Amino acid sequence: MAVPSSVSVTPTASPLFLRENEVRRGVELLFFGYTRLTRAIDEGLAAHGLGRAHHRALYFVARQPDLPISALLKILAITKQSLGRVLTDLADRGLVETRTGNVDRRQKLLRLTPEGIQFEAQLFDALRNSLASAYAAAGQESVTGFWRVLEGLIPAEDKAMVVALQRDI
Amino acid sequence: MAVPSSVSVTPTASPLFLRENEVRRGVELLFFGYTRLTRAIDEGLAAHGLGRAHHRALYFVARQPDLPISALLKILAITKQSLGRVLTDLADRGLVETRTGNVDRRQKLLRLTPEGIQFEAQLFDALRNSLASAYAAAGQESVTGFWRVLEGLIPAEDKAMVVALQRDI
DNA sequence: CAAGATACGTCAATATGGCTGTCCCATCTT
DNA sequence: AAGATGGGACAGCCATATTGACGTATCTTG
Repeated sequence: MAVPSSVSVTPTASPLFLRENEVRRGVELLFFGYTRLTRAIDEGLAAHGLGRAHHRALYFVARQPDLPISALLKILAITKQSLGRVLTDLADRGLVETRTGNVDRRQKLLRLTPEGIQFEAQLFDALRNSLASAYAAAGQESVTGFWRVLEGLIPAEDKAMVVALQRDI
Repeated sequence: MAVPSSVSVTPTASPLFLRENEVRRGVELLFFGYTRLTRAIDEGLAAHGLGRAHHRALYFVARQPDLPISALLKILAITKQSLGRVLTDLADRGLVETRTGNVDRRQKLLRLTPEGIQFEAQLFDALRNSLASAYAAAGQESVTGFWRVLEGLIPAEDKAMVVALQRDI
C-alpha cells in the first residue's frame, strides 16, 4: 500500500497503520454524529407518516431538480423496487412529481411540488441547525478537515456523483 | 441564538446561518461517507449470517469489555427487545458471553469470546483500511477537524458516553 | 424488614426499508 | 429490425426496528 508522500511520517508508525485508537475514535464519532444528525428530522417526517428513506429521496430531488430516476438509484444505491415504494408514497402526498424527459422520452424527471419544496426546506432547517452549530463550535479550518476526511471515505467510482451534486446551487 | 465569540464573523453571514451550500455539503458527505464505510464490512458479516446491527453490538462490546446491557442500550439507542435478539444471535454463534456482575448481581456483563475477539478484529481491519486511507489522504490537521465537527453533532447528554469509550484502550 | 426501584428477559403484534426474481412496456440506438 | 435502456409492477422474503405488557431477581431505601 502506497503512502502519499505529502503525509509526514511520524516516528511511531506509517499513516496506514494508525494507532487503533485513532481509527476507533473516527468510527465512533461517525456513528454517533451520523445517527444523531438523522434523528433531528424524525419528528418532522413522522408528522407526514414518512420515514428516513423518504427523506433521502426528497433531499436529493430537492438538490437536483429534474433528476432522472436512474440517477437517484445510483445515489441511494438501493433497488428499483425499494425506491419505487418510496416515490409512490411521496407522489401520493403531493410532494414529488414526475415529467417525461424531453431529451429521452423514456426518462421520468423528478422534481418537488411547491408543497414538497416547503416540506424539504422545513426538514433541512433542522439539519442546518445541527450542522451549523457543530461547524460554529469547531471553526472553519475544522470544517475543511471534516470535508476532506469524508471525501476520502467515498470510493473513487462514486466521487463524480458527489461532486456533481455540489456543483450546482 | 448565541454565536461563540471565538468564531470570526464573515462579511456575508453569521456562522449559524451558513450558506446553505456548506450545510448541504456536510449532509451529503456524511451520508456517503457513513454508508460507504459501513458497507466495507457487509461481506465479512454476511459470511456469518449477521447484519450491521450485530456488528454495532459486537463493536461496542469489544471496545468496553464487561459492558452491562443497560450501557449498551444507551449507546445503541434501540429497545431492549431489539438488542435482545441481536445478543441472542451473537451468543448462539459463540461470539459473545455474559457473566453476572459481581458488584450488582442483577447486571449481566458482556464480553467477547476468543472467537468474538478474532471476528471483531477481522471486521475492524476493513474499517481501519478505509478510515486510515482517508486519514492519510486528508492529513493530520484534517483529522482533527473531522473529529471536532463530529463531536459538535453529539448532543450534550450523549457526550459523556462517547468520552468514556475513548478514555480506555 | 417491607416497599419500591432497577436490570434483565420474554411474549405478541406491527412497521419500515431493504432484498431477489421475474416480467412487461416504451423508447432510444445501431 | 434488433437489442439496449429507462421505468413500472408483481410476489415473496428478510433484517431491524417499534410498542406494550408482564415476570423475576436483586438492590436500595424508609
